[in-house]
Amino acid sequence: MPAQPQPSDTDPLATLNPAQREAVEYGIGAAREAETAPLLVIAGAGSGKTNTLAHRVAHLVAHGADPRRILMLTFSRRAAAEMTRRVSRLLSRRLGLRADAAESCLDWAGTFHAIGARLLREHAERIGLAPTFTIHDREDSADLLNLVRHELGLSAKAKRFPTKGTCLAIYSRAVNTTDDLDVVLKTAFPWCLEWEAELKQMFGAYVEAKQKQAILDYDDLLLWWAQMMEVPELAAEVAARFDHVLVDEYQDTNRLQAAILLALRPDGRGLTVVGDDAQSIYSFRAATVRNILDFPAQFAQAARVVTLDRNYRSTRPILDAANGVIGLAAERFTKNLWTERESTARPRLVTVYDEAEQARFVASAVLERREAGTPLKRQAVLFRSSSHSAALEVELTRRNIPFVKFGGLKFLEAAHVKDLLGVLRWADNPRNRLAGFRVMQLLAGIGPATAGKVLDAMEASATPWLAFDCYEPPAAAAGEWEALAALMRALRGARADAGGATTSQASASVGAGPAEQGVATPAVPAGWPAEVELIRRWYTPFLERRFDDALVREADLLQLESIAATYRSRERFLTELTLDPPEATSDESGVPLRDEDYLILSTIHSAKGQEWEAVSLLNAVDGCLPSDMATSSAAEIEEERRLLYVAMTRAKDALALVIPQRFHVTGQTPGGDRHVFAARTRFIPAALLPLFEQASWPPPSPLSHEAAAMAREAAKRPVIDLGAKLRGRWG
DNA sequence: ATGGACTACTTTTTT
DNA sequence: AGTAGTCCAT
Repeated sequence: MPAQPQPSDTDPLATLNPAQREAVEYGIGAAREAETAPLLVIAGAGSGKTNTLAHRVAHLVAHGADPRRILMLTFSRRAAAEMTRRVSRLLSRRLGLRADAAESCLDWAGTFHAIGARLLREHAERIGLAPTFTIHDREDSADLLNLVRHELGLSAKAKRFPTKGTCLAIYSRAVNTTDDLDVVLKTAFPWCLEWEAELKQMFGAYVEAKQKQAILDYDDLLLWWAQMMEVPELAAEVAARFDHVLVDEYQDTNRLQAAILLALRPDGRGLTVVGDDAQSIYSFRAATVRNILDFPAQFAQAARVVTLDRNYRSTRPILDAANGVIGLAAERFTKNLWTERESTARPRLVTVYDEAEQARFVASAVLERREAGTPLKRQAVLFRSSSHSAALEVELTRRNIPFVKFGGLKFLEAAHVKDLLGVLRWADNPRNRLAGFRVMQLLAGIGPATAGKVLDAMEASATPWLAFDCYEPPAAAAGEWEALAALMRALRGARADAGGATTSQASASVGAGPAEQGVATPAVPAGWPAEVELIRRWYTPFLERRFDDALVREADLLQLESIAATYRSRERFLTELTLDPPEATSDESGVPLRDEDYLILSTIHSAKGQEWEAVSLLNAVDGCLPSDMATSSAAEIEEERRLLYVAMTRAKDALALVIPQRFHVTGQTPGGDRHVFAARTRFIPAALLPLFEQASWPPPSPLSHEAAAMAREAAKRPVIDLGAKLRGRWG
């Protein structure tokens, strides 16, 4: 790796302001070798944070650091990709490397979870972990937890037990805060306190089950990593792999992650963290602002703190409004941002009648702006919760406006996709009970009891697949069972415990589906990625049986197949897919969208770190923002306030907050769906209104003026209570 | 033991 | 709208 900084009349850091330059150069180069304390960069929204971090990495490399020994940890996959892209661009510019070469030597850039998974795989044998461990996503984890619960007999209770999702949330929080269960229950799940003993027992069994089946869930990736770092010998080994550690979005890390970092760089040397306490929005995932606040004092040499408070993104009126909102926060540590981008356009507060109008308004505004020269891609629509965009999605589809949605339900969480992956995972790891359980129950005549029995037999055997083959299925399931058995033989052919079947023509005998194939065919491994097609063909009849919309789902499976083909092996596919799934629901990996223009829809959480020329925020209404599920404690409300701040600071030139007056709530309350009248979010009280331009949509026209007058007249007349009359009939 | 019909209840945000 | 539970016919 050439390490000469280019002799330049063009200073590579010329574009940076003094604070950014300070953050980039700190501790680098002969003149600054004495600066060995860790570095904390407090970087406000739009202050060029990613750019600064990228420059710092490039600067390190330009001064001789080995890029393969630089660890870059980010919070989200998106941020990781963006960081890699920017650094490699800078590297290729400064060092004349080819961009793809630069990118490929930055191989330790990723999310905490992805890096953790990789380190754990590499050190697996040392810590008594099967290197082929499976990674469970949230749904898998919840399902396994549920399975464990039933096995413990915790289902039949007089009072209702928390749902699997809640149980997992409790468990996850306990792991990530490193708090005891009773503390977690008291602080975050008070309504589950009565189940403490049962939960404890269940979590114990869950942990045991995971270990037996060689399964790690998301939290385990951090937990095992942190545990590994507590063993001095292993910690030293891992720490010695890296010369520099840089962490982005530090305000969103939790205690476990902070512990990992400290163990990686105990004296803080070579450690850089970047964050902004005003943008901390992940405390529900046990992130704690304390991490960033306590960072400087954590080390023998107190960290150097550099603050970036010049905003390059937003116009002044947008920034003023955002500052106004965050200015009302109960507690704050960073200064207000400032900018030199003048404009006369204040952010808009647009009142519309209901959510349908909101959708129409946003669609029209988006199109208007495109006419005026802003492509769809540079515009975004943000919302608090994934479901808020439903009406808009319908409207956009109706008007043929292409969009990509981030956040919310993932492709991989759909039942049919899980079914197919279950087969693959089971073939890969016969001890994975959850996968086997799921797959076997697809067959008619096989329910939880039979599936459990088979799995028990497999577990007890040294050669699980042999035990599987020897199983006598109930008569009702015989035909489908044989097809499944043939499929599994074809899939596991290559594995050590398969008994070495090596003759020809595997696939043909399996594709026929349930109730057909009766003959055990000696199978050759189908190979990758052909085996995915094999599974899909086997699965199709079940798909038709299980779902009404089988056609749509079949398309998903075909897509999964083409995604699979982009991975080198089944193993890599399975291990990487959970941590790095296809991002959006209307999915980008399906290439056709790539070059097209499309609008971005995103949850606020997923929008973090991004920016667009024009941003619309849906449902800027109390009950949505703050979400009425997050108003039980002051801390939660404060986090919702920061969420609004994050949303507003995504906008460069134009910002509109939409307020539907009538708002539709689904389900939940007794009486089912209903409409409620909504009020402007409490985070924009009257005192802040001068910072916004208020409008309503559609703009009042003379005609609707008349209509409004009629409505007012109507409202004056007394209400005739027909309901009372009807009730009277029975009273 | 399975699977279908029926009822009661439910919390959002992401790796 | 989706999950978890019960009850019942097969």
